Amino acid sequence: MKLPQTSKAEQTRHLIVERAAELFNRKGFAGTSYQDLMEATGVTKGCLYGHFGSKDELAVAAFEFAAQALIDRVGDAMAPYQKAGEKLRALLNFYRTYLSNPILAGGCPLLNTAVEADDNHPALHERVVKVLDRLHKGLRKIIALGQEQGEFNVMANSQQLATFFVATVEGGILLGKAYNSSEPLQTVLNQLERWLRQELEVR
Amino acid sequence: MKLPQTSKAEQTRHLIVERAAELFNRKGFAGTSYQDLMEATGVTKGCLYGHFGSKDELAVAAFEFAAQALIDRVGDAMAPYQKAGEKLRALLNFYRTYLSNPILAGGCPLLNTAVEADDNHPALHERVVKVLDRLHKGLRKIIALGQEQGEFNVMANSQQLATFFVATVEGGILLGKAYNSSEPLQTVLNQLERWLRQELEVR
DNA sequence: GAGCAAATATACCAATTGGTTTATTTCAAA
DNA sequence: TTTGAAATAAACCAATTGGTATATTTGCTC
Repeated sequence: MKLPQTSKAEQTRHLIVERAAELFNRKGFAGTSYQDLMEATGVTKGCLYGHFGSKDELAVAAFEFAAQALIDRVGDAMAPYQKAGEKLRALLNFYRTYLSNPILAGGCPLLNTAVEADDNHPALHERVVKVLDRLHKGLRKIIALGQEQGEFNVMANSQQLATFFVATVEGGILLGKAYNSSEPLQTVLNQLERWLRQELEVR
Repeated sequence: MKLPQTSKAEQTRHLIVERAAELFNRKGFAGTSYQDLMEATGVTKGCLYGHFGSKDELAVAAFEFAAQALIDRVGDAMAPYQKAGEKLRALLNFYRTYLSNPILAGGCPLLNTAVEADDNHPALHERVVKVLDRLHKGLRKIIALGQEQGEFNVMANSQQLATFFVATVEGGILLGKAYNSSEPLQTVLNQLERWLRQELEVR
């Protein structure tokens, strides 16, 4: 089985992953059937199994795609800025448009997958934790950077602030999704911003 | 069909709801089969359908049971206290033991059900919103009470603080579940408490 | 552009799904 | 204690599930 590095088959595979990511994100792992996947991709079951050995395998690939998309977009949002405070503000602003401009239909893949995976799907769960870690670590590093550069209060606990950030944002997304409104998320982000400002402010 | 108000059949129905609530909470709606339900309840399919006309109907009853259990326990936690500040602290403490002393196996039914329901299950989604509203309203009322009694800063926005509270707590629960540790939730609750203290403090 | 492997489609499978029908048991009122 | 209805169990159903085996088509390499 030679691997033609970038052609028809690869395109098909990519299309499958893309569409599957959206389906799994909307309907969940258990709620998505191969029938759904065939309809969404326009490809037959044989083709799906040709690319991925099982539903689990496909779900993992789909989640990793979604997670990478999230990470990329977060990165893009912060890239233009140098100072830690600016990066943090850019991140908050990224999430301000999260619901109206979603990365993937069905809400936050991290939130959705975490909820379904942690009791049922070890492979997915492991990936979710990895992505959460990556997000958390990224935040910690930005805060640490700000502290090193004298922009942030060195007394602030970057570890705890990063945890609070992630929890707050995911909770806000949950409420936004539940109420089908961007308002709760805005409310949450505004308060989070004030909290960060106060905790990170050099006194 | 006469309704014997409190006997064998009622007991069976209650058992079914109880066990179903746990199952749905752990495995989700789509992930729970009648086979699972039969095994968990020790009751046959005919009996399950005798009490609930469909899986949807059973899932709604199960969620309402879980939600009521949550509301009851939150109420119990705050009941001993009179002052708003004490009630709020009791609520925070209730959530501090949430993961080690869960209301239902599988995490927070509000979080779990919200995530699965909002794209797929209108009946459940509607109930989730109702419970979120109830929680939110309860918080608002406590804050308003504290303000009326001169305990809290009257400038604080009870609506927004309540939203922040719910989002933060649910996000903390999510992280706790993902990391299989109570630490993230503690970290989140500590910061939430400080935020509330500061916002509600009479200046 | 021929040929063949890789990719995709088709057809099939047993198991399980949510749900129904029918039989049997149980319970509670008389 | 009898009895009839309510509750539960058992047997059954078509449809769908995840997955496989096989046929067909496609597209890359020479």
